[in-house]
Amino acid sequence: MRLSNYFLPTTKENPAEAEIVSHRLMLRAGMVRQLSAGIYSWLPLGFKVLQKIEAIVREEQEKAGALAILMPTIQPADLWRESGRYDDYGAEMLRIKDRKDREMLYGPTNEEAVTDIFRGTVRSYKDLPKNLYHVQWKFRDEVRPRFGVMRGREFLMKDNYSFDLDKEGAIRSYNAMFVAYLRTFARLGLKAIPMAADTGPIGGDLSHEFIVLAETGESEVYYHKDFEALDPMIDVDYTKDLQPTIDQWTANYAATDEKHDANSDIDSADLITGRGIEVGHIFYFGTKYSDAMGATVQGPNDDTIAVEMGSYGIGVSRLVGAIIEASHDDKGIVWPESVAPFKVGIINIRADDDACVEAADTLYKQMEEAGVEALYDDRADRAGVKFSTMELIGLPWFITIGPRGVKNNLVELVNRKTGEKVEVSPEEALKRMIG
RNA sequence: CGGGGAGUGGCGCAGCCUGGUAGCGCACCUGGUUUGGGACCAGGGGGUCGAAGGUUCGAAUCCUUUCUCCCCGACCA
Repeated sequence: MRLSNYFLPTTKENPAEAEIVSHRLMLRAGMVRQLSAGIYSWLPLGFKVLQKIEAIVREEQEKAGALAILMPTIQPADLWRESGRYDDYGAEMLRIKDRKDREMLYGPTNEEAVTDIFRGTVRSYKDLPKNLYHVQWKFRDEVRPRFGVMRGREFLMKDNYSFDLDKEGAIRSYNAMFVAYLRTFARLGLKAIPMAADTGPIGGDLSHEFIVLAETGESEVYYHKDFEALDPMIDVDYTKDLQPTIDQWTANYAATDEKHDANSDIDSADLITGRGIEVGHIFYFGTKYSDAMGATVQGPNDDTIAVEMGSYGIGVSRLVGAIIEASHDDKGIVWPESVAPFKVGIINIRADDDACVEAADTLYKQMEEAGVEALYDDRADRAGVKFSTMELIGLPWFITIGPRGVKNNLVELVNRKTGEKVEVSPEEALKRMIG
């Protein structure tokens, strides 16, 4: 993409309303624009990152056996009356009426909707287990939206729902999602620690939240140092029993500040105190909804069995902020390669120099042909402006092309994260970006 | 929901106390000079000062009402 054709409204100054670093950087890098409290438009750069995160989340869901569907954002109130949550959910649920005065709502989550799909379609225990996921916009009318997309009112969430015949099956489904989440966050370049959690309004008796470690995180967390040694990028076979892996990941102490037990028997030498952001939450809640809503299957002995359910959520839009919180420096964002909006930036330092323009144009064209996502700063601005822009938007690599190097067929390849610079030929730079 | 703060060109702010019809920096447009870390000079465009009502000869400024946004706390992907 040529920057002259792109839409990248960056700013030099910090917007007054943005307090935390990810919010500031997202606004400054032209990723999002606020429309109302907790409601954001996604501009090209931000949307690209959002889609990359979503793609990784989807890939890991599919690997774990979840099937993609898409449920509506608007749901009828009556459905929520069946589960009893229409009254329980409170003011956080956005309630609306249609033209016929029917009570509707903008979905804050989808247990009811998915249970309705299930009960209307699945009759036999032979069709179990099933695990359905979607990535959909949610609305929760938070009392106090803040931190940009980290706590928006409208937000993009991957949520899925498992249906099993019995508790053993449900726990297998739960474990699969547990591992899928570890892998997902690892692929996003994050260190996420699963912590035993309250089940809250969703209900149930087995639940973990996944907390991403970030110095600027919202809540204080306490965890055993052995978590640092565990590799979340588990080479998993979902047909096998995952319980040993789960046991390994839940053996050590980990708690958020509200659940932290200062008197726990963990050796203080092993306890690490850090800060974190909740990016995922998984629940097993048994037959709470299947009982209330009549989601049953016929069992092998002609009996009617309420299905065992679990639900699993990842805050996709929140992850954009969380990744920035976990990965930035004083110059701007430092994207992990897996979610970077472009892999490499190409800076032509002298847009008025024919040799530089030709070298930059050629390299850019070769990148495009090789399928390397490159953002080519072909603007007429001075070098400093271009460096600052690249550093702000945080592409993993950038290549500078200027008159000094062009004479000797050299370009400068810079690693955003380490700051390491090497002078190489354009061919070598291209090769490294492909590799 | 309790407590605090703020609304003035796209962004950051001053002006308000002490009413006289809006200013600065950045950004933007035109021309020129520049060009390896956010250039310089000259010229220019853009704001009914959140909204409504009131006081006054006159309101960004004073009064009333209202809306919105932000921050801290209790709750949530």
